[in-house]
Amino acid sequence: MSQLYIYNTLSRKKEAFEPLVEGRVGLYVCGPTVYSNSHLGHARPFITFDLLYRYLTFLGNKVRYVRNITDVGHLEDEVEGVGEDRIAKKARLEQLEPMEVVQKYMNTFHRNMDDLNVTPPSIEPRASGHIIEQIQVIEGILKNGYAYEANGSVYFDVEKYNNDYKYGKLSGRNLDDIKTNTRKLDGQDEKKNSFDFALWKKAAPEHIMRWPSRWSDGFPGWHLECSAMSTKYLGEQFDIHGGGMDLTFPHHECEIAQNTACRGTESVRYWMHNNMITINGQKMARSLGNFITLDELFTGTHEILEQSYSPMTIRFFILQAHYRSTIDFSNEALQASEKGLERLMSALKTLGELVASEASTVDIASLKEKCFAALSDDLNSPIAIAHLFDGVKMINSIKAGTEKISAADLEDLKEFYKAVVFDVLGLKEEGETGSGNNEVLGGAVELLINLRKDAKANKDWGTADKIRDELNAIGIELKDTKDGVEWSVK
RNA sequence: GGUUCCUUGGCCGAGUGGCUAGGCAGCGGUCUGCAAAACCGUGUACGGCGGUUCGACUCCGCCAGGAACCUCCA
Repeated sequence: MSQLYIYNTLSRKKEAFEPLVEGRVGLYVCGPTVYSNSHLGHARPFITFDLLYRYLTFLGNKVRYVRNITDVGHLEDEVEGVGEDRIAKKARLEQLEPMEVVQKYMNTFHRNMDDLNVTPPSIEPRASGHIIEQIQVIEGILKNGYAYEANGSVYFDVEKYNNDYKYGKLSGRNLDDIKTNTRKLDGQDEKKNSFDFALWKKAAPEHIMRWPSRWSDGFPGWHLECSAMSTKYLGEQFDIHGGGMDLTFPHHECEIAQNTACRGTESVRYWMHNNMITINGQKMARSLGNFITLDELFTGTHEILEQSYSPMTIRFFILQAHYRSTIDFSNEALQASEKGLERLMSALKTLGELVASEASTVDIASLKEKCFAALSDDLNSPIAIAHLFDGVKMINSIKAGTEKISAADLEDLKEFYKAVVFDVLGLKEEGETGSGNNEVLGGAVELLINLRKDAKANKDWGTADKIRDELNAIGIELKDTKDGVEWSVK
């Protein structure tokens, strides 16, 4: 199998991927902040890194995949003193316990991920369950002199850190630029510099989520959880850290700074970032209010949706673009994906029915090689899918008799499609098919097909068409092929 | 304002210094009672202006338009 190359944000280049320990990969991905329903934009990183997880596994690696749940410490507004914990704010609005809010949206998130056939991570740690670990990181940073306490809060001393290490290496900034471009905000008197970030925040009296510490009753800064939890579960150095591009700065930059300030070494070897999903050319974001939730997509209940889109259509839509490119949402694009996916899936069914010949006129080895080469080239799923469609044409041609395939090649092709479509791309069958498990429905449809057959034999086209059209109206599609009638539930 | 990036045919979306991306839609044909599906064939392209080069959609510069980050964000 070809060598895997991945684009490393740190070097801004594609690099050959070599895990720290051969055959084992440590992968950390920033998970959701569970304070409202997940939208289409959120689906992208989890599908992207699910593809990575699946492909690494397929290549024979044992992958420990850690994806956190942010359930504390994530400020609504960075304006200090005014900032309010997102979870706590939502809790007040909905009159729920903070952990009730967390549970509610975490459940929805898990259901959505399950619908999208996203593999659950090996470990899904929650920030609120790792306060002690986070405090330990703060102690380490304080001990090394890269943080200071002010008024019960602890801040990271970016300037001091930058003198010894380089702050901004991931996002390609330098501190001088940040200095001249950072807005001056009120209520930051505690900080030495406006670009310093909180490691521990003293909680205001009305703040519900709070933990004791030697500095104050308070809560940890947002950037800290990923540092603490990735170290705990993957070690002081690990292979891949992923997340959305919008997290590059400041979140991931701060994570690097925290780890380096605490231990003197960096922890992540490959940083990977997926691009955004846009709508009308603009990033889909909760704060911009231009989002469509996954549940709305699945049910078609958002006003700009012309129809509902199944989870696999969404997954396929996302996989049809490279993860580092933006994808623009539109009904037209989603409909194209839906049809394309249908074509791919029906070819898979056809593949199962192919009959082998003496020798092949098709080149399976080359198809496989090109497809895996694409996946190994920084997860180029759109190219891999393009090759899969070349294979669809091949499969249909074999069925039509214009191409032939040997028994050995046929087995090879079946195995290949199963591996790539189901195991690596993570697509799955949706809906019933004629050969499905609903025997009652199947029997009824067979009965109607036979009635229609009789009508056709009598050249009673009116009855024949009526059966076909009315079945179609209730969602059952008939196709007359030369081998007989095929039917499927749409 | 700073940093980074993008601009591909009707739509989505890859990629490359010279060789068909792919999907959806369209068109012509085969098949069919009709339709659908399938098969065969087929058109349309690289924002603008310069430069480098034997040759640029691909490299460089300028311009125009757009985006992301710089504050929470997947």
